[in-house]
Amino acid sequence: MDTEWLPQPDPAEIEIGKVLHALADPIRLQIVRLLDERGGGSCTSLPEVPVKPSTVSHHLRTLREAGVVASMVQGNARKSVLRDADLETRFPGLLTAILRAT
Amino acid sequence: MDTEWLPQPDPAEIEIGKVLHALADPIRLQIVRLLDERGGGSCTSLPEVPVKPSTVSHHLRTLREAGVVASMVQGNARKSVLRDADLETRFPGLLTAILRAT
DNA sequence: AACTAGCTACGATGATCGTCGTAATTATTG
DNA sequence: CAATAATTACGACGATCATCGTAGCTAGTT
Repeated sequence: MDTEWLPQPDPAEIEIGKVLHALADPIRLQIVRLLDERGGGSCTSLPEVPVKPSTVSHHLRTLREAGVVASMVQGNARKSVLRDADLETRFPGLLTAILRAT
Repeated sequence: MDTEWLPQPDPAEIEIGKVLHALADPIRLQIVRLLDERGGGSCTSLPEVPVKPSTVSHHLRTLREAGVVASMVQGNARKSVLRDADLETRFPGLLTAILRAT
């Protein structure tokens, strides 16, 4: 199946500043909520996001480089998932508080 | 003493998006940490912040409009304090998680 | 091999924003 | 009243960034 992961920061190297910057954009926050609800997603599997797939790809990259999501490659399909466990370890309560907000 | 408060959003109207945007800037995050440590501050009482007082004023305004800080006027002196209680009510655990981060 | 689908890298553009200097305001002090 | 200190409003500039279109890549399919 040749599943590989795109490069991402180690849990200990996730920086609060980069995480906050990544979550500060409303589109990225919406993407994070959708990934949380559905357990993952990709550029073309989030049609309610009001930007083009190339822009979604850019946002997923930003989220991945910040340590918020992890992206796996399976053949020609990709899937991004929230790194909720890593974030909970690194910044306890942070992601929960944000996702719980109205 | 004629203490008055500058306009600020009600606790129920604080938006997570604006709070995250306000905290995403590294200078503003530093200001928030200093206000937390010292219980308050003003434009000229935060010399370790590497920007000019006029810029600190701008950041304090951004933080106040987002609902992160409250600013009081006493004569010619002003003092801004963290709205930690309001934030804890509105987004439980959020500020604590951020301030606890290394 | 050719073709299709999914995704991204790249370049460009327009908007937002962080920063600063200056001027103006306000209140306290001499 | 004059002077000083604290703070902000304003205008301007430079940088960052969100967005898009297109081209190119990879893997699976026919």
